[in-house]
Amino acid sequence: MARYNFKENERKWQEIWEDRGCFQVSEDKDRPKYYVLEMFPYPSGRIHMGHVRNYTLGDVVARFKKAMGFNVLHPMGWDAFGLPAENAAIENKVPPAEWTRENIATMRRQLKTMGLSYDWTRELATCEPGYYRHEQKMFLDFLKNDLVYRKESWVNWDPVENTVLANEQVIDGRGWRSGALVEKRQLSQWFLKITDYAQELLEGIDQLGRWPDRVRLMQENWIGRSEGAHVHFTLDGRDDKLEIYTTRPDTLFGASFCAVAANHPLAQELAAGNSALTDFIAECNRMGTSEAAIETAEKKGFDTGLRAVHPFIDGRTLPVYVANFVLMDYGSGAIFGCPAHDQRDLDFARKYDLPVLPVVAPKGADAASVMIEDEAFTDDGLLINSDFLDGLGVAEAKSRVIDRLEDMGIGTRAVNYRLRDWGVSRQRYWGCPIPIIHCGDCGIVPVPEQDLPVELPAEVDFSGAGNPLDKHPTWKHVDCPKCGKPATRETDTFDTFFESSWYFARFCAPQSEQPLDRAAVDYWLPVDQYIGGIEHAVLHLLYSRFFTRALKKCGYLSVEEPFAGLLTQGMVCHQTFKDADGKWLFPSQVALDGNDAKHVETGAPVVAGRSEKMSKSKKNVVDPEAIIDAYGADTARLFMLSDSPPDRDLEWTDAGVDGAWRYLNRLWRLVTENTAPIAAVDMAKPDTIGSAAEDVLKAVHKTIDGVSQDLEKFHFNKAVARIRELTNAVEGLKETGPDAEWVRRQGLEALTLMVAPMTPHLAEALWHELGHDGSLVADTAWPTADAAYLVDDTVTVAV
RNA sequence: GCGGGCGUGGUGAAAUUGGUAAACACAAGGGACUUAAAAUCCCUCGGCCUUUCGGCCUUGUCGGUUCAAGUCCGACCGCCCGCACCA
Repeated sequence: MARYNFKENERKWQEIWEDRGCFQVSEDKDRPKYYVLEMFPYPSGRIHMGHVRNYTLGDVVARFKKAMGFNVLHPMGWDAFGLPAENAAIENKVPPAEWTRENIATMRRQLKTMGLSYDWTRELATCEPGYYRHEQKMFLDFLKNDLVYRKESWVNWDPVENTVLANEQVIDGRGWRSGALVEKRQLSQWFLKITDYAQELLEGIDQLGRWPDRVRLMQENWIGRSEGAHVHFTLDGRDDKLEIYTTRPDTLFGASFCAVAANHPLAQELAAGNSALTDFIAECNRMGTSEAAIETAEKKGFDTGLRAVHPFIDGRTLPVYVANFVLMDYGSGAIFGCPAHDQRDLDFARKYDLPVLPVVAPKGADAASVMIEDEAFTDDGLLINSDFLDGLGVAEAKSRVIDRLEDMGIGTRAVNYRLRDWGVSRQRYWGCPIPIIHCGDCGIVPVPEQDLPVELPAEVDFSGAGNPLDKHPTWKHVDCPKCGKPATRETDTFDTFFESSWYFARFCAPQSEQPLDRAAVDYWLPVDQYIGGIEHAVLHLLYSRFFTRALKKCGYLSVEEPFAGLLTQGMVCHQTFKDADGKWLFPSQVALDGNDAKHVETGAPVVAGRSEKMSKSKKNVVDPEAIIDAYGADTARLFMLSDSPPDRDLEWTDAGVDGAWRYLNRLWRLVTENTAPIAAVDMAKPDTIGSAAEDVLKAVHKTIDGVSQDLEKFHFNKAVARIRELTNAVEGLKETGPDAEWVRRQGLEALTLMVAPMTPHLAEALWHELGHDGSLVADTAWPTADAAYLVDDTVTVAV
């Protein structure tokens, strides 16, 4: 029985696409553009199934849109800076650049076997000076446009590795690699003013109609807008005031203390002559930031002895504490505590025996009977014990009290955001050098544009701790561009999220001498459809949204939102296996027989565990290259699309792969075994069509209609199901005669064109078998459904 | 704690705005072909009752709205995800 030769065909059609430059594009004002982009990979070494899923999804969209007549930009590149390259350098003594470039070569070769419709002429790697020099220029522009500043800030410091760690790299209060307890340290860092755009970024979310609600909500929460008031408390016996931030100014009459953060200037000042307070502040700074540490940490405070004067109650003063639960970088780093209506304040008040006065009563409750025990009352209610606020609801009381504070000149309405400015300095070698020179006389001096790029030195020493750039014998020593005296380069590099914040724009004109080619970005941006993992829901996707606005401010482009549509794909999962000693086993080491799992070689019993995201550590991985080798790219692609919707997790099973492979062969046989009698490409439509054939013809057009809609909505699994149904229908058409043959041909051509976005190599082979010698499916328009065949003769009505 | 999502056969799933639940597959069982196997093809495949015809039940649980509920509303149970001392 004829089998589809995937090896020969996949190679053949990939070469033809490449030779003809099928997927190379340029700006074309006469055609609608469509920019589809998958999140570019970090070149870790080899592609994994997550990549296969991501790029398959993108390729289906790209090929479908191309067939629909769009001018499709579909590029690929490499997010090439990052920590693993440095680890490899330390472990294997390979320079990061070399390691990275080798990985890129391997992964490019692997990706090319997938038959993806990329315009490879646009490929870029962020670790190349040709890319990051533009990033350095952008940073200088950000500096000019007041989007960057340098400040001392508290960072996660790993004392063993001598470097800053990102929050994500701190796991349960310890360095993710060294396991050392992470300390808080103050360090001079570069920051991008993302908070300037907090409101814009928040409002922009509403425009992102083609983003998943989940991601929009996560960004909204991350930005974390809150409305409240700043209140200035007079400090008894001092001239300065204590500014606090509150979202509950309505509860001011229930205030029983004030508290400031350990790093609040007031605390620092008072600690100068007070060793007990100094010790307390140190203790606060040592406190872990992990979830567990925060959950179990007791609310602790240190009475400074200062007393704050209550703004409304004559003669009432409030003790001012330094407290471990007050954060310096939110609001003003100081609060007033109203124990009756805030749980933390209540815990604190119970510990230090402070008054608990209820000022909000549940609606309908008798004011005199309101008692606070262990739980603060935080719901809406009516104000009590609050002078001019008594009887008001919470919302109205807030407004009324702020009006009064403003009249008195001691408070203002205020909006606060949880979002912090983006610290971009990293004490790392394998990143983009920050183009700054530190001069003893001139201070901070930007590297002049004509001196860009500041290139990373190739020869570096990775032995010992700390940043190799800092230890390099010559690299950092330069003359000050301003005064000419000996000075030093900034040895920090950018956070690697910097590169991924603008690569989508660089793809529009990757060879341009300018960072961005204005005509190209104006034509292609925004990205019409972006596809990637949900893990970037906040960081990368928020940074990119900010970056785009910053680039607009600097005159580089005119859009504000980089990604008009977003599809977040689910994870690729696989069952896990362990041997009797509890060691993880690769699926390829396990033989399954029903529910019985055994080791392939030893026959020893194997414990089958739950299905989880494929990960190297649990060994539940299947190598894409092995699958492509054994079944071909089309099989892998079809399987990825068949059973699960793209945003849901996908369970990788051998049986499912077999099923996809069987389908390809079925379609191959259906076409090749039918081509002889229906080979004429220009066969004319017969005048009469028998009823069996007509049913199939209707199915053809209904399928075209349904699949088109499914692909438009990314319901790939449904599209596959429809295509299989039509395959069954065409296969079931046993009639002969010109009408049946004509309909059969309609069916086979439609099937060929409709499977093309999913299994493009097979589609080209089928197209060729059907007699289309001169044309490629890749250049052929999507079939159109004839409305005449979409209506049923009978309609079923349920009563 | 706060916010969000999900729950349908043995499995992945489908069911357009409320309108024949389980399409399309996977797995399983049976059969055909074969010396045998692979491949392929055919049949069965949510549960209960029934020889057949057919009947009754079934979308986590309980209740509600409706001529009609997997879908809408309320409560509960379970699982998953995000954020978290944010004043």
